[in-house]
Amino acid sequence: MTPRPPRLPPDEQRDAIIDAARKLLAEQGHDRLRVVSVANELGMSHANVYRFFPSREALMDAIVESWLAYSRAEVKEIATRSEPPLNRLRAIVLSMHRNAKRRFREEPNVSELYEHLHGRRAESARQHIALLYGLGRELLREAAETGELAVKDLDAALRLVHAATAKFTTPRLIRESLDEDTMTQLSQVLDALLLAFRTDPELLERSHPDAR
Amino acid sequence: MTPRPPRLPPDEQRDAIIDAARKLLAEQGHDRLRVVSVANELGMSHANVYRFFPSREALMDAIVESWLAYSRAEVKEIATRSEPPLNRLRAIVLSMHRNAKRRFREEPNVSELYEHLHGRRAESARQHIALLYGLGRELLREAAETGELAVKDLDAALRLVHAATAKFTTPRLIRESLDEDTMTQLSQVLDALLLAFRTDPELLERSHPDAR
DNA sequence: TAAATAACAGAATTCGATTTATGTAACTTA
DNA sequence: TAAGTTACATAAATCGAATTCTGTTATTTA
Repeated sequence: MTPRPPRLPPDEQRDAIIDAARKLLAEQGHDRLRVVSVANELGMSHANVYRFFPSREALMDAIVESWLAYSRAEVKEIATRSEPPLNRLRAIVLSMHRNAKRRFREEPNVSELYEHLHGRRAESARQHIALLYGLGRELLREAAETGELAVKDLDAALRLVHAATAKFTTPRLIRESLDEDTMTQLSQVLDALLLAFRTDPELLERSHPDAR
Repeated sequence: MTPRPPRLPPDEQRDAIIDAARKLLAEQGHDRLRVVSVANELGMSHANVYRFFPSREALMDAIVESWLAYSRAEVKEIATRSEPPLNRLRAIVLSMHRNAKRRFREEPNVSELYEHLHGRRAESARQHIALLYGLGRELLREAAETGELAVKDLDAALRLVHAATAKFTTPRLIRESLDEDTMTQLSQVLDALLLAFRTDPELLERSHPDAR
């Protein structure tokens, strides 16, 4: 009998499972990741993993979730700086993109998992996007209060930022443009949008005839 | 023996093959499309199909190619209107998007094939995009000549339009937004970009520090 | 002699049998 | 009695054999 390792408190055990899963993920890719393998890695039965995660999908979601924490921290720091709100909004979008790109380079398998979950609208991805939207809404509100904006419909403005930056936030498109200078492109797209927000009060009023 | 149908001239036969393939494609999807089935449909041997198309891929490319002809015609018509060049540019991008969306609704299987070929950078898709780029370049040049533009680097401007409209030109993203009013969104994105092109001479001069 | 086919090799796909994995529930142990 | 395992049913992935398909070449037909 091998001596059993000391029992860990639940949270640490949960984290240990995530770490083991992350390690296997980095080696094998998400479609090769097996709950059984994660359990073996830790010397436990796979049934025990299910005491911490309701499903394999939930475990994968947790990996991505923990992995996005760093980006979230940076974004929140930017949000609280003492700069004009539109500058912070700009900095946040750029930061998200820079981090996404870095992750694609450094941890391609985790990035592919994120891409996969994003496509399936998993909780981690949904939450990640919701955070951005929330911060964006708040910053636009601040900007509107200080009179920086010519446009009135802040939700429409936010949707427009989202639409125009799809190339820089959609996992697959990020992956395809790793070699381009997308930071400059994104920066210029944001400049154009913010300029229009500041100077064209009619921008969001014109809706196109054949809407569909 | 069934009486053999009268022999067609080469071009018409080529078209007949494309039509038959298109019909099967609509029924079964591109991954189920078999060269043998197309030949059977026309009562010929599959080897004969290869007298007109060097490969299955080339046949699929030809389907998409013929299918894009309508959009191209409309775009070219817009390009020759007697309107300011930037208006025509705007109208062209909108027209492309409207047609793409309509096709996704009306012929989902052909659209999926286009999506597939687009991902593989096939000739039909490459050409389609090249056309847009060419027209865009020409229209920006005209606009620059009549002094409508504040920016100087026309290729950079074009790249920016391409980047900011990715959501409206990437097949998968179009498919995912069939229910949204993307015509209005696209229209507004273009307004913002063109406004910036017209009024901010520095827009394309600022490159972002960490380019990558 | 141009148009078409039959015949073929190698690639890709399908199919059914087998194995492996997921998720649950009953059971064991410290 | 909470932490963990064994045992199990169902779902999913894997594998090898058989089939079908692609693309080429030699042959036939009008």
